[in-house]
Amino acid sequence: MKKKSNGQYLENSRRGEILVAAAALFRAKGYEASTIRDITTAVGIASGSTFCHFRSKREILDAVAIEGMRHVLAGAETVAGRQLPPETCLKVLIRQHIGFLHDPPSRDFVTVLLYETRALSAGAKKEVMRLMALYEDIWKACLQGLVPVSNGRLRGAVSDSLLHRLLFGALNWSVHWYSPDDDLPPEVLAEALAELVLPAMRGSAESDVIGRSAT
Amino acid sequence: MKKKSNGQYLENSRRGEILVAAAALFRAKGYEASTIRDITTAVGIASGSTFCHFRSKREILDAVAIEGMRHVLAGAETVAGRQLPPETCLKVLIRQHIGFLHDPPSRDFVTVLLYETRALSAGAKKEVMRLMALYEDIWKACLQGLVPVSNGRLRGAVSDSLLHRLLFGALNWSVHWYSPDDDLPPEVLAEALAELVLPAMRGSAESDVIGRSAT
DNA sequence: CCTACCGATCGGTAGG
DNA sequence: CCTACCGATCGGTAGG
Repeated sequence: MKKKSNGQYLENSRRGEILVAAAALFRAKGYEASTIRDITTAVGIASGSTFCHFRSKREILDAVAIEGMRHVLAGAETVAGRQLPPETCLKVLIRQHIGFLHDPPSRDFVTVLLYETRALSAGAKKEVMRLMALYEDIWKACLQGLVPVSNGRLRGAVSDSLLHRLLFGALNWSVHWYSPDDDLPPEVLAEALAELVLPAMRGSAESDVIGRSAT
Repeated sequence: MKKKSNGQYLENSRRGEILVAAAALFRAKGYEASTIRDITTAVGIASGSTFCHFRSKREILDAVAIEGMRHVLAGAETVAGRQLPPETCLKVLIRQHIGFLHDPPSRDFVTVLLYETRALSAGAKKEVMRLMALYEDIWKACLQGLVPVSNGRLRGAVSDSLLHRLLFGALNWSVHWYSPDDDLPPEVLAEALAELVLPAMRGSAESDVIGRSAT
């Protein structure tokens, strides 16, 4: 409950206010191009006051990314707990992911965590990757449910792992073009993406499995 | 001919050497985090010498992005000129795009142009967008050919414009996970992506068209 | 194309 | 949490 309503409980603390302002700036201008002074001006405090709450600028980025990823994972775990039929599950996960990417305040946190991973500290990167792997597991479980017989193999050529990556890319790229206000509604975008994927897995899995890298 | 062999003719001039080194650094560390001194150290000249060839750091980024986008467009125009049947055309475009993203030296230029658009000057951004629209036109022509009757509408719900965006995202996101050396071969990745898309458009277009934003 | 250098701005600190 | 400040580094320039 605390983790889900990200923006609200964050804004109750000064630390949270800084995170919210930083996430918005990092999303708009990028981490490197955003300065401590940008952030503190947005919050309304002196620049030096930042370091009562964070040891460095990087630590703010780390917190934004981890907080964002926790929010995403919590949402997906809720969906997984509902035990939906696979097709519905996929549509709901897609719809939810679009919301994470485009609805404030999560979009600031999620866009930053997706596009500023490079700048994270080693520790934070590891933690974000760990949470992201759990998120991916939920998607893969759902995708595997679409073709029950498939143990990791989907229609013809595409493994569930590869399919997840392609879907993830199609979704995450939408931050570069999609605007919920004057574009098609999120539900419709989600539906379109599901319609693209589902027909591809209704055939029988005849050929060899492609895309399962030896791990 | 001059434009196609990007890396080679670029490296014949000092200006070209700077562009190649800058593209590699911008890709690895990001534009903001890369310094003039990083670039000139890589080239082997003094930092001030940069400004014999470029008026500013931003102008280097502009040149990298425009050069990269010209290369991409030239490649796609060659494919379009071959008048391939639609399915083959799609597969070739996908395969070629993967090459742009992952084969040196174009990958440095292309990754930068995709992920540092924000930092471009207004003029360069406009030019890159213009070229990108031409690139998109080639894809859309190919996609429309897949369902000849479809005038802009594909299977069920997805417009060719939306489908292009989703495909583009699935491809471009691969820079975050794909490694041509120890992952599946590029041909196989291209094949998998084509197999994902093609089944979705073999059905008849029965329902309304979704994703055609009013322009 | 180099040497020598500058003004601005950055992340971060000391002391209260 | 603020004031006052610092050392480092940045993009860029002057003069040759």
